[in-house]
Amino acid sequence: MAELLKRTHMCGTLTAANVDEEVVLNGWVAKQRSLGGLIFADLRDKTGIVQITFDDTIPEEVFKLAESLRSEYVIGVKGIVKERSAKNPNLPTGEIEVFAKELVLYSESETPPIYIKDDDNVDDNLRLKYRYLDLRKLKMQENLKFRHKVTKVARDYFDENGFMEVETPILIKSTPEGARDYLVPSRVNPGSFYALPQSPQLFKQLLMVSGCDRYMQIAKCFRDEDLRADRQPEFTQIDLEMSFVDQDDVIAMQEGFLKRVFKDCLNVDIQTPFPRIPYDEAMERYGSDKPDTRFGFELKSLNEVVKDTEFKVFADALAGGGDVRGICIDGGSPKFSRKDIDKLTDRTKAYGAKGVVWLRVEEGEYKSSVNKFFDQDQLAEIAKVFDAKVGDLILIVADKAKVVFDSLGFLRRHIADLLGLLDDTQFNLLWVTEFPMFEKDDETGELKAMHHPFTHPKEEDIPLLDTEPEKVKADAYDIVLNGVELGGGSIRIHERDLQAKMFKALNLTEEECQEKFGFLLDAFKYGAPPHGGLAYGLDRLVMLLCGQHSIREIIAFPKNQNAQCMVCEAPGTVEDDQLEELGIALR
RNA sequence: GGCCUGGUAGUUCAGUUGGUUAGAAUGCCAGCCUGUCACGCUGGAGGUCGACGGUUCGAGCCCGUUCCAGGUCGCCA
Repeated sequence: MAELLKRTHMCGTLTAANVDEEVVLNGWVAKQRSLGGLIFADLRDKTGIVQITFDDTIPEEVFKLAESLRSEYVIGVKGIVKERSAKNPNLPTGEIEVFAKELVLYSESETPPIYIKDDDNVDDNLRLKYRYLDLRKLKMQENLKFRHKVTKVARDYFDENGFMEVETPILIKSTPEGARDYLVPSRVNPGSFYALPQSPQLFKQLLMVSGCDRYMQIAKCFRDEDLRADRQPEFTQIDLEMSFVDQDDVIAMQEGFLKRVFKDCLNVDIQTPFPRIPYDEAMERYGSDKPDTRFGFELKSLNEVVKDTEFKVFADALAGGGDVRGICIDGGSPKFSRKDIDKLTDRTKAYGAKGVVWLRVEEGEYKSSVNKFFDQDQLAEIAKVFDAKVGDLILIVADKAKVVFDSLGFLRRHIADLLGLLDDTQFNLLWVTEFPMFEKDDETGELKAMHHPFTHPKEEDIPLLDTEPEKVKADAYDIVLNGVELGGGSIRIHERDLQAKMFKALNLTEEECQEKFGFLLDAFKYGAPPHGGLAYGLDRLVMLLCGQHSIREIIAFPKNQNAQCMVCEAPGTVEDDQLEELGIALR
């Protein structure tokens, strides 16, 4: 093996203060530029790039070796730091360069299949296959460093506040609720399966029963569902639980944490307390339970204004118990052609909308797609709901409530994006509170828990559990940043009689409850403290702080859209012997 | 499972109405070059146009099937 030159400095850290020092650097050749009698090589490590210079004052064999350098060769260099005659203001180390005296080639590199350059634009699968090359990019190194910083701040902050990190098991019991489980066969117990946890929920509640008082964990979680830009089958939560607290205590603790993260990681001061918006209000105003409040375009109800209309689409929606709502795009009329609006309408079809009615406020006139059904006075009334002025564009959807909210919620954000109103450097944090306890299953029509069945109902709504459960609100809260759900949590039920009521409302028999959650219910027999907590999607948090638009950018080895690891090619087939041992037969 | 977008050189892309030997940039290789930093100059190599089938005198282009990738809806208590 070539002699190892013992490193004295990192490439990106050298400055004019190091001039005349002898340094030893190790790293990868980002670029070699030979001018004949003078050779430059950009040397890269995780801290950055510095220019190495080889001239004719060095031994011929060293110069020859420098001539042979190619991209991604791994080398060691000993040399003297000099102030540059030609400075490069685009490079952090551009004030200086290192005049090489010695050069060691540790390993050569084939021509890499992707460029190691921050602003490249390579096919995602290629990046994932050669992730170890992709991660050489300084931007990716920064992202990983940032992620490390966030988890370190989390551990420090929660440690300072009396939390203890406890590991919970990865091999647990499958429960059919919620997302699909990843299953792991048990060799020792043939025919039985473990599940990988979707979250440490039940175990962290057991820790509260254990008297642990305050728990935190950077926890890997697994869900076997389809992937998205912000969804991976294995992801990481910052998981938290506290005893003897109410909702305000949990929220205050988390606001302190987020304030600290923004300060320590981004040097951004965020104001606390964050706004709190009840779920119903979030839906009414933004058509979403994770509203992006960086821009306006709030939803308004037109039910009152159009209640006597003969326009069939509106009349049918209202007659069916649905809604007519709209948003007003300030100054949007000249920016969206008829064709643009058709395209937007098309996109809303994914959310179930059958159409979008538009209304343009023009000088002395209202133009709309429903001019046949509404006279100018009626259109003026609609415009008045939005305080619309000349140049504004109003978009209206009429359907059942869910479709209206989903469609307008999408349009609102999509149009803001098209208009360039989404500023990655602005951070609007808010709490969505007072979630409904239950939601109706579309297929069965049965009630199911919106959060999970251990969520505490709001104290004043408890009597409604027996009579009108669909009206019960929960002590549940989501933390939302710029339209992304960063995390969520709730106060949990610790009273056995209340838990029984909950299960009854969910139509679960005692046997079913015992089968599914018996160990938790048993634990609650022996003294459970009032408790509550929250879990953050760490990946999403880091993604937003880094200004990225996919969590793949901040996970070292993410899966592709088919949930495959392109690096190790998982999932893969296994030997027949392995299946035999597990007692598993494939169809 | 549905919808949208895409698949052409190592990489990123262009490719007109279906018509000669499929182009550009970059990367790669060779030579020249002492202040470059996206170095420059000269020359060169590099293609199963995702795959299969069809229409046609002729297909990168049209049709069908299929595979792959990304986004998205469903799904994600």
